[in-house]
Amino acid sequence: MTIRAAADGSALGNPGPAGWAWYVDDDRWAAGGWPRNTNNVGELTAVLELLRATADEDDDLLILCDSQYAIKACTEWMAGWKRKGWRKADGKPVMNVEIIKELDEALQGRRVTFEWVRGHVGHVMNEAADIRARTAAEAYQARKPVPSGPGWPGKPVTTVSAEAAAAPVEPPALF
Amino acid sequence: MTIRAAADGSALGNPGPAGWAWYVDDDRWAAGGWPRNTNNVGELTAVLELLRATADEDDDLLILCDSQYAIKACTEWMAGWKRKGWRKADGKPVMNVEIIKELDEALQGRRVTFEWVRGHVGHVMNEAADIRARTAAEAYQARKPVPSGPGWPGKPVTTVSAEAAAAPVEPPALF
RNA sequence: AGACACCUUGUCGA
DNA sequence: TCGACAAGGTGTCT
Repeated sequence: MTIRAAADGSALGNPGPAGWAWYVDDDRWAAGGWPRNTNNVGELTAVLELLRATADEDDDLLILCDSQYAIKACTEWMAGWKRKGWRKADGKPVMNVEIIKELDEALQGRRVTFEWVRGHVGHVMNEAADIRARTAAEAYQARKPVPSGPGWPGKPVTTVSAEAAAAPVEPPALF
Repeated sequence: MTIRAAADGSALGNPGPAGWAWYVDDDRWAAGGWPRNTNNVGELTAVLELLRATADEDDDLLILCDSQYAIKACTEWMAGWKRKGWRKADGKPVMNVEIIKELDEALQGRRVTFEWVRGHVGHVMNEAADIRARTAAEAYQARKPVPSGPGWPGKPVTTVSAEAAAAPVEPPALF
């Protein structure tokens, strides 16, 4: 079997309140975010969290993603960056290098395929991830609890989301 | 009086459909291009066409330009290239040497100053030249008539632009 | 190795 | 319509 999952990020104002999400089905998804971050960190983190959530599975993993930046970072550019000391073509340092190194590690030994899906064309799974990432960003913007999702069966939710979920919930207004 | 003018070039895809433009004010500007050329030929040609358009004027000429290549070709490198038989520092032939020789000739006896302006910072005259050069390149890409501009008062428009303007215009579809 | 310019692609938004 | 976040490349010179 192949696990088919969508990953997406969101950043209101970019940079601004930001979110990430991965989605397999309504029973298997996760989301999180930050008070302020970039769209691309959201995109990378969505992929990274998906890889970690499925790290114990034996199945192949197909990642649907609308960010060529995230896809090519993992599939095309990573090798060259490592070889050249995490420098890009113009000699300047690669951005978001910490997350990218974690992605490199998380990809080791995995059978992962990326499929680019164009954004905003009504792709069902991409939209499911998109709305959850945006909802997370909006929750951070409003300083409200973040719907972090069920996660993967038998796996604890991620650190970031767990912290957010553990945050005290605003009590309902009495009357 | 000093004539203050901006010169700029554009090349879609570089090399690709390309344009040049110079701009003094909305009543004095010109543009042209080619189906395929380089960004640097566009930059050089913009300066050359400006020099030719203003060749009969007695005023000083201040050329605003964002290309250090074009500026230094005219002000720093030209003398050494001539002396060494149009060879670069590495001994190889200077590129675009025909245009550069025409620039050398057009600069003889002129009081010309170049001022470098950084691109994309909202400099008004640079942007006016930039948009006209890009519009010319886009016209060549779309095989549509090129807006060649009014030119300099009393001066015929340049050869390239005149040819483009003389090209048969697509007649409106008669339904 | 450096500089300037020209772009190409995708996303995130206002 | 506009900008930010990210990457890739070519055109040219010193």
